[in-house]
Amino acid sequence: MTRQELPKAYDFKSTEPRIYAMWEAGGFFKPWNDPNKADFDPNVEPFVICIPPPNVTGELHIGHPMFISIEDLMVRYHRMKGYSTLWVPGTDHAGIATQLMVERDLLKNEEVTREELGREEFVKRTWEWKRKYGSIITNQIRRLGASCDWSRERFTLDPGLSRAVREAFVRLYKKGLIYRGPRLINWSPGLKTAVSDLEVEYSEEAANLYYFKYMLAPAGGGSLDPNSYIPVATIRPETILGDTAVAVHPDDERYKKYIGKSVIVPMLNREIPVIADEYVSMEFGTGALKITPGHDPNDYAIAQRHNLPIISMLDAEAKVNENGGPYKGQDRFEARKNLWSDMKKAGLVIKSEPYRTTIPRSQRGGEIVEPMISTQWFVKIEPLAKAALEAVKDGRIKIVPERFEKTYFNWLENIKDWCISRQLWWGHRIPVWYCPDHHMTVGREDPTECATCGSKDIRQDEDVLDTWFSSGLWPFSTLGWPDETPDYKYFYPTTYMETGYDILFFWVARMIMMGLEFTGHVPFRIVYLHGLVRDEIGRKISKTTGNVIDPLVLMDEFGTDALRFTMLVGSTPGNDTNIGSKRVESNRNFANKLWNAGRFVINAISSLTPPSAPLSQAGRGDGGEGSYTLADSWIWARLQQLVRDVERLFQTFQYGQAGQQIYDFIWADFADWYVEIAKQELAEGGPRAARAADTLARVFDISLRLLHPFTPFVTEEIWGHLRSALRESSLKDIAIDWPDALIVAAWPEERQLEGWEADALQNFGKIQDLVRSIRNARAEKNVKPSKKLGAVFVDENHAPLYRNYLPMISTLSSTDLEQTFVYETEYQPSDAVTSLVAGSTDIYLSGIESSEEDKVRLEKELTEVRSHIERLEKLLAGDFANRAPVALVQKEREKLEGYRNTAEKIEAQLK
RNA sequence: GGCUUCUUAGCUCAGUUGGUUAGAGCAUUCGGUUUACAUCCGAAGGGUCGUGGGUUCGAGUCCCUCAGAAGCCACCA
Repeated sequence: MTRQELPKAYDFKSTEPRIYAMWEAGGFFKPWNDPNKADFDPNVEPFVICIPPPNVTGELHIGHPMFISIEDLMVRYHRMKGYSTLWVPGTDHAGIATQLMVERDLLKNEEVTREELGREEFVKRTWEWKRKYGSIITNQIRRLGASCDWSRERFTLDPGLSRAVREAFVRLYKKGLIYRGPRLINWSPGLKTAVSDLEVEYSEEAANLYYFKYMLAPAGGGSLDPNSYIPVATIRPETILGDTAVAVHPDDERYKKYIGKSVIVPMLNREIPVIADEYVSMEFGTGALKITPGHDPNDYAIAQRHNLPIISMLDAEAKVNENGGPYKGQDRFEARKNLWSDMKKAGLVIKSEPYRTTIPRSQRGGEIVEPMISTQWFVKIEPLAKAALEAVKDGRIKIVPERFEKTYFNWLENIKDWCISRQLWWGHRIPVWYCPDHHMTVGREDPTECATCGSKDIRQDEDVLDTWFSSGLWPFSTLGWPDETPDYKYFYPTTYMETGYDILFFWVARMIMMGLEFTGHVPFRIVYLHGLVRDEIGRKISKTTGNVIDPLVLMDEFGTDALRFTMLVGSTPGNDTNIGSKRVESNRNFANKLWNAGRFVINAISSLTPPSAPLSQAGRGDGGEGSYTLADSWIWARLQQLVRDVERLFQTFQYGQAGQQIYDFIWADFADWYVEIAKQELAEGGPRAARAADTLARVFDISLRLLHPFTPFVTEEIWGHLRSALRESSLKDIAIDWPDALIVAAWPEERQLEGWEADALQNFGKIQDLVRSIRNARAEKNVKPSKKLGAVFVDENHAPLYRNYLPMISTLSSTDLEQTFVYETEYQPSDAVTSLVAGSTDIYLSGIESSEEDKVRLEKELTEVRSHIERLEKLLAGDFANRAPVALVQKEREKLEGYRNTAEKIEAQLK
């Protein structure tokens, strides 16, 4: 393609799909060292990430671009560094979420419930749904540019992964770490399933605290004494139906006399004991606590201590069951209302008052979760947690940012057993079979008879496993475990785990526990946690707030690269990020800037005539024909500096900073300074043009490599054009060993700056000061751009100093300073009226009038300079001179000297 | 109740072994259609780095106090 064909604006819409298809077809997403192939080298170090699997029925939301951008950056960086890189993609069956979605869909389209459909048919339909919609999310992830190896895509319900789940369950069971039994669990009445502690969210809400009387049961069958009662307060009056005791503090003088006696449950007229337990707070409420062991965790604990009976008074839908007497069949809230009004009629009510309390709600449906006694499967978690704790404590796993290690420890140290059974149909069915005699058969293969009694009449457990049980195996189940596959042997343990801090407990901790338990290895070395994406003003993104940001819309409007760059830059690990379209837009502009810089470079290369003399390597310029200018040396040195900085920042996971620095380099240094200077050189033609084009090409190439992990599409596209242009030009040697695509091009190597590079940085800095001063003066003086100014450099005695700047200027180039920024350099004392002081630079401009404003400005400047002098004098007189590093002290001394000179000059001018 | 994070320019945020005059994007003002880019270029204004202390030659950065915001975990009915 020639340069004329490159459009003025970067067309991401047509470019992105084409580039992605090229990468995929080229096999660049696959590890180059494949353990399944003959030429495999086991000594090559792999770099492996497993994707946090999105829900198979999900669609792209703003959280996806965040983790895809970071992970793709990590993967692309390591791929370019030469690692055999594997990013395993896949999706999660997401039990509850998917089942709900399919149920809703069935109800809407066919007006049929899952119960009406039956389990087998429902699961069949869900698979159909998965086949139909499961590729939406993976295609959207492709659109984000994710360089995953799609040939290794996995789904948590795949046969292989299901086998892993079965293996894991059986091992834990045989080890005695899985048990089944009735326990108080969190029950979601709408979903009609148990959920784990983690799936319950607590929110502070307005409620009522109801005060009522527990009448004392008359001894020996006498009649009730209306003055003998224990006042009790509760938020959930309906639980009265399940009360089995009233507890008071043993030292409570008010109620001591009742301990051991009985009280009467309102409306049910059951007698229950009054017990003493130190758990009860004398200060709170009435100081007496009703005990509902069947529906409250604390009451349950007290009941266990006192051997109290446990009554369940709610059914699976949270309606009152047969234990609720007259309230049977009523919904829990209905029963609450009715019970209260009945008690009012019976004269048992004291009062009710508004009260704020924390309400447990289901993470999924949002409904109020009910603690209930239910027979469920649990993982005895302590031994696993202990190992997982150790792995982070001894550094086998490092969490970034480090502060989350504390959170992790805290959670694992206080962990409770994990309820893993769910009363759902979509998921891994629990691999346990029961015979009529209730013997359990647990096996890797589906059994045909009871292992204990041989009965052929066996039935599999109805429940499925918590989704997170299978996700916990993800880093190794995706690689073939429990089989010792080549992939598993080579790629496991994986390298990084990158995900949001919100699933540290749900997922990361469980992967660590299960990884250690089943494979004997940590599943990954580094856990990198990113923050949550919020809206422009920091609010949580939710449908109810109406602030949903659709990444697809942003990508349509500004391109994938712009969105990715926005995600990566300006965010720090573990901290939430606010995203608005403004930032994405400005990054779209950056992509376009890059594109146009590319067009300029390609143009420069293509219009080059062969040079008369060969070029030397980039290096210090001596001003001669075939060598490099100060500007060439400077941009090259700046680039080396950038490579070093980026490397350091990548090593310390500061991707945002790295991106920012690359951005600044490309826009401010390369485009705004170097390209402008190069224009002059290119216009000269001959060796100068060749030299400039050579620098443009080399610097731009390395810039693209550095930027590629951030904005893969646009960099790949331009780089391809650059390579073609170079290969057709007299500079073809530059691109001689470039590979077929930027995605597999070598990462720039960092090195120490050489002496000439440090000099170039310093000298060019002086030029920049100079030029900025001139621009500044022009702007302040409102000098028309067409008007040429004379510039003269003088010392304090107005002796021309131009000569002193000559070497610098001539190595910058013979043309750029004079032609681009200043037009004449003759000394014309009569015109030389404005002094510009910029650091150590003193120049006079001719052709503009001096004014009162100049005087004011100079005075202001003098005040500033004097304050610096004062500060530095004080500093150098103090302990600083003795204690601070010598180089630093020296630097400050030079600075002071500079300020003193400047002050003198300004003073002279003001006279 | 325990733990954590945040508070820097009008807005959104960077600022990682403590070391020049604290930066960016957006917004604002002024000036520019110089043939890579108006999705651009040049310039300017704008900050007691939440408060008060401490450590240090030196603090936006480290320690403590307080105030405000957010989050996680555990929760007294």
